[in-house]
Amino acid sequence: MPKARAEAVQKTRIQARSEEAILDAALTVFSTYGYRGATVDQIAAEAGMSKPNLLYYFRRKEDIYVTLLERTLEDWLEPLKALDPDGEPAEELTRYITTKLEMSRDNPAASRLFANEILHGAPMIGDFLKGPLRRLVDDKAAVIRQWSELGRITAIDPYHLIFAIWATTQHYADFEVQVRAVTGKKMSSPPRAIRCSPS
Amino acid sequence: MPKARAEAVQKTRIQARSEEAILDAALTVFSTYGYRGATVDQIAAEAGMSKPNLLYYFRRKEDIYVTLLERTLEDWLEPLKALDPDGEPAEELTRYITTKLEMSRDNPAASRLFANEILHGAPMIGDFLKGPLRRLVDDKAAVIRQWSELGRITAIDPYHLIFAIWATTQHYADFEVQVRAVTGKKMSSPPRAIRCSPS
DNA sequence: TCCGCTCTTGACCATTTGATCAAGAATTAT
DNA sequence: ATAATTCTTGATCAAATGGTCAAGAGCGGA
Repeated sequence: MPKARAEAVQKTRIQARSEEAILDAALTVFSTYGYRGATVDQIAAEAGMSKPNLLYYFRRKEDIYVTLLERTLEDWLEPLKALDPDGEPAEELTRYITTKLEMSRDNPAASRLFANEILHGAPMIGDFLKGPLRRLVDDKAAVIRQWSELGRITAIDPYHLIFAIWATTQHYADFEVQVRAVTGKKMSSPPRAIRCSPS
Repeated sequence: MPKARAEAVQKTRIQARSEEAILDAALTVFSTYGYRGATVDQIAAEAGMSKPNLLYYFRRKEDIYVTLLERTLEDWLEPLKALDPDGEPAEELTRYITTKLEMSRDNPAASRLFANEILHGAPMIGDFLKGPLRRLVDDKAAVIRQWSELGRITAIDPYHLIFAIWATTQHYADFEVQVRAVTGKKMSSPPRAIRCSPS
């Protein structure tokens, strides 16, 4: 057993490479089949190693999953964090929406990974949702409400606005097969951001 | 083995009751744990019968799942079918959005069942998406485009409008735990429909 | 070079789980 | 009533799957 994991000492080149390969493979497999549907064998095969070898780096299937989620959670919140209270509302919201849409387009697997986790009741990241995520959303909702009260944007419930943005942007990643089936092809042009006209 | 299944003869009272109980239980279990995550034992327990007894009515786990999906698919499309080309656009769209929202609120389990199926690539209802669903959407998209061209509503891509409606309405069912975690409680008031101002 | 540590894997184990079967209980038709 | 049919379940099976182990291969520092 490598010291690295237990004592957080420096990692071997091989360790770094293997863990990366495993997490890459895990993202592909978990996002496609869900936590329960994915098998360790599948992930190992996708990562190009034997199952015992994979389990040498991550003792349990759950460890891979949790590590994967944690690794991506922070990135996922970055765009919302960047919403600037002192910026121009329309500009800020447009940038947020655009960034989210690009992330869904460029990394649909990550989007589906989260979608699946939440759809199943967020058994692993429930605390994260109720803690850090909630605080962040409360914070940014206050910003949007402020904008509303100052008449800089249409009066709108900030939480529902955020939900609407999440829903629409992630839809193209999470329900890609449906979008593809209905349109007959992969969406080339992302939808224009929903425009909020002054009330 | 009952003749009913093979020969589509009239069903026994017991058959009807049992199948109903199974499908009810299956909706609960499948929508919570997904197809792979749900076990036949769980469904049988939830339906109040033994596993072999359940398998007497549905030979395979997959049969329960498919039957369940088929049973709900039609209902799910009803609101979109009702979109009337000759009606008042704002009224028609509002009614459609409201109905979808109510369905998500009243039957979140069904919403999650579909979400899970599609998230995982629609292995069972792929043909339905590419066939009946696509035709219906094409049809109604044409209606919306017509409204656009006549200047009765803002110029907007009909497909993306439909996707936006699907995404936002289902969001409250599919991602309920997230909504709950962020707002700290169950949403009491559904969001107001997105208003499209004339361009 | 040589020794210790890391890495890798075939074989194996225990549990879960979808599915079967035979035998008995309940129901229905005559 | 009684025979035929339908319904129900305990016991059981085979496959899949998460996880272990021991033994060997590979690598790096002295």
